[in-house]
Amino acid sequence: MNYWLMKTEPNVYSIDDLKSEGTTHWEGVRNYQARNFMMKDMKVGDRVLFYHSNTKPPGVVGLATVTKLAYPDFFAWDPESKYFDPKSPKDKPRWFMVDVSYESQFKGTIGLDTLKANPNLEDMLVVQKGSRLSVQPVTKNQFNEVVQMGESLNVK
DNA sequence: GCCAACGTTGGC
DNA sequence: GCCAACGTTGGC
Repeated sequence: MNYWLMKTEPNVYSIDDLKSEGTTHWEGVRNYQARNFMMKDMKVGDRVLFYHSNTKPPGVVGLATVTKLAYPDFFAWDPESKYFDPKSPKDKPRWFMVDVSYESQFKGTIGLDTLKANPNLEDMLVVQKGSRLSVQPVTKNQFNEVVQMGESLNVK
């Protein structure tokens, strides 16, 4: 099983949206590195740290699970969609997405500053300077560490 | 809203 | 294939 961190802007799609919806397509990834992680390494059952970016404070807000293997991102075929990309035709799709399902929500946000302050997470991609990948791998240890931090939030 | 960091595009 | 110009991400 693999572990991931997936970024989303909460004003576009938040953990609350996922909570009420249950499962969503993870559409709109338009970065090859992120796409390749989804296509090559993501498996059903993989665990996901759900991360809110471009908000105050940015950070991990809950957990999710991968529930469908990568398949073509059909939003790229819809001229009305903001994810429309004519370079990703139906017969030769360039962009892919997975399905992600709600697992749990923390009582608060584990802020990026809190992640950075934890020496156990110093190698985590998201705390590195200039890390813009919207889909990134995390190690099992990093994942468990963040889950623990989330649980300690719940106790407070 | 700014801007640094990073990715992509396209002319040559 | 280089690299300047441009676009995007995302913390601050």
